[in-house]
Amino acid sequence: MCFNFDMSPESNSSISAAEAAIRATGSRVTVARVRVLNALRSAPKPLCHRDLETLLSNRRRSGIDRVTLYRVLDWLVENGLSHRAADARGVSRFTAAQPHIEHSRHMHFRCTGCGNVICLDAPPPAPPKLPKGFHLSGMELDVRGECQSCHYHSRAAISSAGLNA
Amino acid sequence: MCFNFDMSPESNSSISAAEAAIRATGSRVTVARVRVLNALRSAPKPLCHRDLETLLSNRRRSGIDRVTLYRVLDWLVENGLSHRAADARGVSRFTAAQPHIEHSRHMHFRCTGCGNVICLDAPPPAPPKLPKGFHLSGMELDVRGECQSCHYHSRAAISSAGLNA
DNA sequence: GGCTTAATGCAACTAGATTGCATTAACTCC
DNA sequence: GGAGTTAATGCAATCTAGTTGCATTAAGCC
Repeated sequence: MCFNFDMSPESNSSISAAEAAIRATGSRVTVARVRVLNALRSAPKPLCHRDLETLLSNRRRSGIDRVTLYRVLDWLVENGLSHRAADARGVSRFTAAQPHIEHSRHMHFRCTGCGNVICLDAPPPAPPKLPKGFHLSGMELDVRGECQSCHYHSRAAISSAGLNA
Repeated sequence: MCFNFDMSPESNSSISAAEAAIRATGSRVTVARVRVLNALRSAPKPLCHRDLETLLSNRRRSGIDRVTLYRVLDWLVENGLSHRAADARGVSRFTAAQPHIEHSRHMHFRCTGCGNVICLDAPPPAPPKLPKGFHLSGMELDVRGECQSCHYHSRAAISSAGLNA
């Protein structure tokens, strides 16, 4: 289960920007790549595969095949157009690699109640010192807990259960 | 695929220590719980579900059911006898919550080559500042890359491929 | 417009993890 | 020590994320 959010339909301007970015890689510009990259660029938060599947099968448009979506996401990451981060449950979340929405430069908080992912105003921790000969390829910090609303509701549930007991 | 390591058979002294720890929770002391906790306490590194399944089905002893293992691990974590950490691939790794092997007090490095998990001599990063009303429940840092031996081998492979090309 | 082949869509599959339910075995009481 | 209660277990089925193989489609080139 991933989080949901309302999103305006893909706008033409960002579609063409996404198209240009894809064309710049030298690979083929396909409907699937453009739509996925556009969705990532329009999203206010990192999206998981499921989010994108739901998002892109919305409304009258025909959806993108699950496997194609996986492959497009892999391709975007490989070509530097997207970043991938896995949360503690191991689900990959993707963000567009745009300078103005640079999700890799700050941390994310995942609410265990509603599943929402919130951008934190803090840089990721410095990489630790590794033993000699070891090479760092990546680092992911998963910060989780309850957001304001979920914490409020779970506290309310606990106190009402306490009254009934 | 998880890493492998040789481990001596469960010793009687640690079995009874594990048993006491389980009894102290007030819940039932079962063979499965004792064996799993003992395996975690004897392990030099965090173990994944698969490691434990292999480990506990070894030799003449009858194995523990996959589902039971999942439930026992959940129970151990719930009761503070074990810690859970998921790597970037989403596989949960478990460690015994013992003062002398306190894996939650330092970070782990996961080799993407051989899958080994190595304890790093560094404390986990300080928790980030959260927005008002948010509550932190947990934090996991996944540090990955190549260990000395895998880095050596992958470099050797690259350079030999380069010579043949 | 035709050709080439990268990209797609479909079906099948794998691994980690979960759920439902009947059975087993810890623990309690006598 | 034996019977009763019910938590814990074992089994089958299921779910979710992700992958692989292969035939078909369509992007880009001539």
